[in-house]
Amino acid sequence: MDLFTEHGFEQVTVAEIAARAGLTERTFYRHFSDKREVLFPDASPLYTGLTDAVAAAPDSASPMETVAAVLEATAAFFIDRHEFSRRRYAVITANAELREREAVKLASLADALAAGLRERGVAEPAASLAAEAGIAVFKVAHVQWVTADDPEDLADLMRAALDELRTALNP
Amino acid sequence: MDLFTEHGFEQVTVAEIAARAGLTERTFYRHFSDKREVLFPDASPLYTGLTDAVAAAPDSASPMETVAAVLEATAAFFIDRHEFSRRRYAVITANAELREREAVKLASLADALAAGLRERGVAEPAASLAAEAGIAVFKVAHVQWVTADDPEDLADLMRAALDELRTALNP
DNA sequence: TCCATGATGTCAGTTTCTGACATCAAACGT
DNA sequence: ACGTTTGATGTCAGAAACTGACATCATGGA
Repeated sequence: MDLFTEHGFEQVTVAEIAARAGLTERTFYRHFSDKREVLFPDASPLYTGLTDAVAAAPDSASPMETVAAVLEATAAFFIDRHEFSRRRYAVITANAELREREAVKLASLADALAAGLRERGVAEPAASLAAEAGIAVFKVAHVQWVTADDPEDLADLMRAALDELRTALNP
Repeated sequence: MDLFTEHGFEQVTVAEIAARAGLTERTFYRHFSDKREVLFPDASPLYTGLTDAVAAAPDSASPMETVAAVLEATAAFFIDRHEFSRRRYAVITANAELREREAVKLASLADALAAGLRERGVAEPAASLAAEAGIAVFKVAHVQWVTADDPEDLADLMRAALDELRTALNP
């Protein structure tokens, strides 16, 4: 992260990253599938948290209520990482390859969410749409969270964004 | 496209693509910024179509009504390209790098849409949320369109998806 | 007819990423 | 305690993606 903040992502070679970590380039590739991936630390806790939250929602919950519950759980995941998220966001937005990677990560999060909803009996395309809407809310709130001078509560931002989306679609 | 359908995207080298086109590898890179880009032909008409549609919406139109109008215009853009879209979709979904590229393209479409809405006086985060919702609808409808055995009308699929999203958010 | 311009070719080099094999240390069974 | 197994790391060679610098060539205008 230090190397990237100082020189920018493209200017840093994998050999340099490895050297800074006291490792070999080859070893770097044993830990990360490619150079970009080093900025997307293991997301499996996020996925399991998401999947659990979908499953934990009461049977009576509508698709969007389920999504709202998932967003709450997701916000908790980020609570201790505000400073890290800020730096990471700065590096990522400054580089096209990284924005690409970020976009797929969010897309596969949406896929996982849609799969969870289908598991609950939500039919397509309702499941995908609810999931995409949820991720849209997440994206917007997350940007606000990392760019705001005064760090607000991520969960609050998500709730507000979800409300805003609701009224936009049914004025 | 022939090369990709037969051998898969990864197995085809840029040298092979260039040779098939009767060109040099270096010349390939003068036409496309990278190997993936060859599957994302010049999207500027799509962007200008989108921007025009946003601007053309009546002042009285709400953000989501504007988005709906944009989706109609976008559908028209794809009307003659069903077969091409099918092949392209098959190649892209089969490869991670290409799914990445597809994801950013859609994200930047969302950005353009949000910018257009802001131009109309829609505030943030409403503009981004409406734009993301619109792109979500597009994604879902587009998948249905290219995977359905019997090619339905893309505009119809989008309208249906938008309705579905509406009811999901306000049951 | 000459020349300016834009597109293409040639070539060398950097960087990312991968496969194959070697090495080393900690953990394990006896 | 000792040989072995296993997992992590190192070494090396090489393919493929990309880039910069310069040469060539065709086309159209002065």
